[in-house]
Formats: sequence, structure tokens, C-alpha cells
Amino acid sequence: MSSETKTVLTLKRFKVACGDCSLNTLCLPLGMAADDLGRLDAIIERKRPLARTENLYHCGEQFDAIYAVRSGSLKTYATSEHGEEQILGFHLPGELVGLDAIADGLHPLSAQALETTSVCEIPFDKLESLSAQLPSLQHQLLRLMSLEIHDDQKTMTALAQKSAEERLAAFLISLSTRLQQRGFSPNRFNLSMSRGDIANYLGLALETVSRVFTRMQNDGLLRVERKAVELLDQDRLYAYAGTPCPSASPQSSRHSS
Amino acid sequence: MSSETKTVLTLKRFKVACGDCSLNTLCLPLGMAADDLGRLDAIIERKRPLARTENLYHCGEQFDAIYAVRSGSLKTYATSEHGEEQILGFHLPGELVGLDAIADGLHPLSAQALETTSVCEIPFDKLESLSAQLPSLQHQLLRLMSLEIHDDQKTMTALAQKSAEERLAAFLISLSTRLQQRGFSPNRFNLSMSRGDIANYLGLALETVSRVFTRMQNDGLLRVERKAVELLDQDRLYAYAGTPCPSASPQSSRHSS
DNA sequence: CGCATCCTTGAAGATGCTCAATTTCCGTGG
DNA sequence: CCACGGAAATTGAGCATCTTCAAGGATGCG
Repeated sequence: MSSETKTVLTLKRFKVACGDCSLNTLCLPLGMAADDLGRLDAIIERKRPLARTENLYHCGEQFDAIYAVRSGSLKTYATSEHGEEQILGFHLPGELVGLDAIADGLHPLSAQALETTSVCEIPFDKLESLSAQLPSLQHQLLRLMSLEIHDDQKTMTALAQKSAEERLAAFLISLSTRLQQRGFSPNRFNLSMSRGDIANYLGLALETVSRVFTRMQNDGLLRVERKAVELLDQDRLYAYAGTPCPSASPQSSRHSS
Repeated sequence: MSSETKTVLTLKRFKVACGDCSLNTLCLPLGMAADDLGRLDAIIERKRPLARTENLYHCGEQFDAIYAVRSGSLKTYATSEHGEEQILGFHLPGELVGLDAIADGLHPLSAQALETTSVCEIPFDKLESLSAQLPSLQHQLLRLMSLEIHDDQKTMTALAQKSAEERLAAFLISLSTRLQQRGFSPNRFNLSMSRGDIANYLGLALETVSRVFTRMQNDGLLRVERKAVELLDQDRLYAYAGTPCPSASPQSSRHSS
């Protein structure tokens, strides 16, 4: 019995029930009733934290669970036949990874921790059957997948038609917004990824990202020192990035080109 | 009663049950039992066909249904504050559009027919409740959303790290593959979108797309005349595009460039 | 038959990349 | 504690790809 107690204590470091998790307004639990939460809790496995550069899964591996980031951050990336990597997303606490693997049961990407990171593992078969029983869970799962599609579309827009400055501005705004939703300062934060990672994600050369950072700093838009970023002029940064389709004012007049 | 018969006949032009639809191995019905299909049929509304340039929905409108393309094709696009459009996807028969709107109940994109196009309208609230009852439907819905995420990631990779040639090659391969899945020739097909649309989607200038087409034609890769495309050398086209993480045969021999 | 749209082709110019050197930072070991 | 070595970041110069601007040709619809 004492050994059992010991085990519980050991695991307790990682075991925080969804109901007590600060992320439950962002993550899968959003909108779920308290007693339904218990059923979700029951299928979730909390894993030991990952160290920096450690992989959560590799491209090509079999898919059997999705993961929710609990703390830290991850990058997901594809590897070309020539060994070059293409980063396709950075994932903050409360975000799900692995959704792209549902389609054919194999992970199309790899996921790697950018810093010490802990995740919740959610076996997909159990999640599917539970979703059928809990409408709010099903709804939130669909919502989060939709959100990922939506976010990817924003990234595609940035890659397709924005300049280096605009891409970096949009990237910083995305980070800032998401950090704010998680209770962090939107103006001062640390980049958990390298310049190379940012460049890779944004389809730019490492050197270009570095140059744009200095240019923005000289313009008084922000201060950046190594990983530490401080946004000094949100408004001008937003103007730089130019967000499409603000879901806002229906413009009755057509622009004639 | 005769009037009722008349109505049925009038609608019959559009009414093809999912069970009789040639797309049911690609679309939502995949994997569903025959009697379950009837329940899906019951919530689907077949709309009158859209003419070329007609919109299925506009960015900013309220979301209450997803759509399955039955015949023809659509483009989805965002509109920036300056009125420029960014195309984010082309959609062929059997593919779903509107999945990106689940997240916040408003369409982030507009959808426009590239040619005469008919769609099935699937009210989302009904789809959600039916999914909870039919596991195979829920599974296929999740699969198709996952597939969209996966496809968007491929596009992001192309935009981030590929040259103009590689992007166009990857685009043509994607079209070819999807057309083949739908029972069309993978080697000879018509582009339903303009050069400008392709360029916009690929993040290139219209002129660049035109030039790359001619270059590829001179290289014997393909023949292109206006909208008509014939792929002459699939292998070389694939080599051009370079697909990442083929989740497939570990090629023992590496192509040296 | 004529106009408008779409596509093609050419020439000049810009944005961002590659190559290369230097500096800063940080962890490791003396 | 300091020194060292490697990784990450910065900065510069030349260059390539793709864009922009511009003109001309083809196609299709009224």
C-alpha cells in the first residue's frame, strides 16, 4: 500500500485534471459539463515531459493518439527526401497536435519540443467513441480542427503574397495573440524557436529574418535581444501585417479595380 | 397528388441519392452502411447548379452548412482590405468546402464556381447530431477535415520552399491525382481556373506561370494549349515537384542532382 | 465583326538568397 | 571562476529569381 501511495505521488507531478487545468477554456474541455470532464480525464494520459529537441513522434510513425500541449512548445515539420526540414507549425499550450494524421493513420509530420514541454496524450479511438456520447466534446473537437484549417489558411496567405516584413509582423502578431489568450503578456515574451526555425516557417532565409528584426528595431516597432522580444507599437505592427477578411463591416460598395 | 408528383419530377434532376452517387467512395458517405446512408441523404439538400463566377457563399456570411461538390469546381478565396483576393483552394467533386467556418460560425473565405457547378448542402447542426449517432459518419467527417489540414500543409511547404517550376509541377500533380481518383484521365484534363487564379494560388505572378508553362512545354514535360493540359512525362514531373515524407518506400538509391 | 478578356513574350528592376566573415552567447571542462 | 569551443545570430556584398511594366497576339462572346 505504501508503494501504491508512492506511485501516486510520483505521478502527481504530471496529473492535473482537465477541470483544474488553466487551459480548459482553450483546449478540448471547452464547453463541457463538469461530470463529462471526468470521462475525458479518464482517457487522457499525462506523459513525462519532453526535453528540448526531443521528438513527440516522427513522420511516418503510426498514429494512435492526438496530443494537447500542456506547457512548453512544439514545432511540427516535414522532412524532404533530401533531408531538409519544413516547419509547418509552432504549438503553444492548449493547442492540439497530430490532427493531420487522422486521415490515413500515419503521421505526415514530426513533432519536436522547442523547450521542456509536457503534453496530454489522448488515444484517438477512445476520443472518437467518447465524442459520439458527449456532443460538446464532439463540437469542440470539430471546432479545433476547423481552427487549424483556418490558421493554416492565414499562413498560406502570408506565404503567398506578403513581403518578408509583413510575414514576420504577422508571425509576431499571431504569437502575441495566442500568448495573450493563455494569460501571458502580449507585449513581452520569449521566442522558444531559433531564427532559423522562424525563417524556415516563414519561407525566408535565416539572414533575412535577422535583418528584418534589426530593421524593425531601428524603426521603433519592437525591441529584440536574442530570444526576448518586446513589441513597442502594436498598431503599426498590425498595419504592417494587414489582416485579410476581418469578418467585419460588410462593404456594400464594390471596389472597381 | 399530381402536383406532388410534379414537384418530385422537377427536383429529380438534382436529386441523386448518396447511394447512387459516383463520389460516395470519396465523399462523406465513405464507409457507411446502406441504411445509414438514407439518414444522411435525408438531411442533405441538393441546390440548383451555380453558374461560372457565381458565389456559393461570401466571406463574412453566417455559417450554417458545409457543402460537397457534386460536379464542376470551386475556388475559395480571402479578400484583403485593399480588395486583392488570395485563393486558398480549388475544390473538385467529392470535396467538402466550408470546413474552415466551423470554428467561429462565420465564413472566413468566399467560395466561387469556376464553371457550372452543383453542390450538396449539408446543414451543419444536423450533420453534427447525425455524426453522434453514426460512428462511420463521424469518422469520415474527421478524416476529411484531417485531409484538408494535410493538403494545406503540402501547399504551405510548396509556398515556403519551392521554386516557380516546382510549385507548378506540384500543382499539376495534385490536380492530376485528384482527377484520377474521380475517374478522369490523369494525363489529359482541362484547367477550370485561369492562369491568374493559378498564379494567385501559387504565390506567383501571372506572367511567371505563363512562362513556366511554355518552358515546361519546350522541355517536353507537357503540352498546354489554353485550358487544355496534357502531361507527357509524369516521372519527370514528379521529380520536379519533390514530394516530402512520402510515408512510403524508403528509396535505397538517392538521386544525386 | 469588333471589343474585351485572357494569355504570351520581352526588358528592366527589386526583393530576398547565397556565400562569407565576424560577433555574441552559452554550456562545458579545466 | 575563468577559459574555451561550438552554436546561433548579425552584418556585408554580389547575385539570381521572380516581379513589374509594357506591348502584342489569340480567343470567344456579343
